[in-house]
Amino acid sequence: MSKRNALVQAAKSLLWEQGFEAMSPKKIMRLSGAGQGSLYHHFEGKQDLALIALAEVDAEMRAVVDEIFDREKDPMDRLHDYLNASRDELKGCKLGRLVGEKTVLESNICNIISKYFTTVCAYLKTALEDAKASGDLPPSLDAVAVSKSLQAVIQGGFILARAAGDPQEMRQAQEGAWMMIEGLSSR
Amino acid sequence: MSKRNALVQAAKSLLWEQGFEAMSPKKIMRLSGAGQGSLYHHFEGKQDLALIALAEVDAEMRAVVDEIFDREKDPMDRLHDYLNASRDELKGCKLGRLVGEKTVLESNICNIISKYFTTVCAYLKTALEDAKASGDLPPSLDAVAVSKSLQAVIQGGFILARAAGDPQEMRQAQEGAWMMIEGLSSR
DNA sequence: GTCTATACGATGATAGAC
DNA sequence: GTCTATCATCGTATAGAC
Repeated sequence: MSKRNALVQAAKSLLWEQGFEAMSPKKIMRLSGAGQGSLYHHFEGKQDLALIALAEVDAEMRAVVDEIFDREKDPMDRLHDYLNASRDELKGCKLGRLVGEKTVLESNICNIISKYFTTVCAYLKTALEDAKASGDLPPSLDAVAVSKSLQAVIQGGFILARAAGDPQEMRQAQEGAWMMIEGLSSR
Repeated sequence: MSKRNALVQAAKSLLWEQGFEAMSPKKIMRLSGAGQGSLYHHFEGKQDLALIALAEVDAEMRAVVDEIFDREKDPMDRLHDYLNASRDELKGCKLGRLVGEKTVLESNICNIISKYFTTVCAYLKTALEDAKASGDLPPSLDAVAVSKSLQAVIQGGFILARAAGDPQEMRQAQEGAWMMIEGLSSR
């Protein structure tokens, strides 16, 4: 593996485990096995490296939701699969985790995150609308508002789980959301 | 105002605006108008000050939820008032915001946060159970799971709002959650 | 491309004068 | 109680050798 790639992989790992501000050049070097020379040869600096690492993370996460929200699938299955997808409860969302940091909000990193959120929300909205069209959910349901709620349940579930140090918190939040959706089902 | 109190107020503000790690002694001193001597005379260090500041924050937030979940109120009103409480969407929850930081999770600060979360969840669960008892919500509803979901919607709503830089994101998430609860209503 | 050496400000804290 | 040195360490980056 090239040093450049080793640096990117180390950055991905550290961004997830510790966040952007805590991802120091020193840690990146230790984890990647590369020296400072390599870091600043291949990248303009810490933020440049983070952007490239997060672009990879973004692509990986998009691949997952593309499959979950496959339009061939039953809309209720899409919603169920999103809510029940396996997640690393105590580590948090690889992207959402970062918006707590001031420096992230002020940088381009924030764009990657908000675009990803927008994509997932659109998928949820479509699934909800398809469910309404097929009679699985009541026509009165506001697909936009509910799509935001469902996405918020997942992001918030990570916070509850981390605060309690207990993955179960996320699972209960997921289940509760699914129960509400199912309860609304007009089937 | 005593220097000691000025330090605590400055810490409360910085913890909310910037988080624990970004709250440096230098910033605390500038904002409070106190010197380094005062800081280390009144407190053992940065973490000690943070704990005392957050104990105050905790008390203030508890006063708010104690009122929202007043058992004299109609259970559905309690749920509605919690979901629609006014919030500083872009700044985040004064406590929940902090669990993204590694140092916070490893410190006693985390206890304050998780205890607060537990309290709110218990209030939500009671409101849901009271609503079931009065026939406002179906008996089959899992009060524990749904209570986690509702709390997660709020915590996640902050994340969506911050990522988008738009308070509206939180409001939509709140509305969506309330619509789901209302939709389940057996009234 | 990769490394080591060096720089400079910020962080978090201590010492000691007033 | 409050202040101003002073300190060791870390974070972030540049320079220049190999």
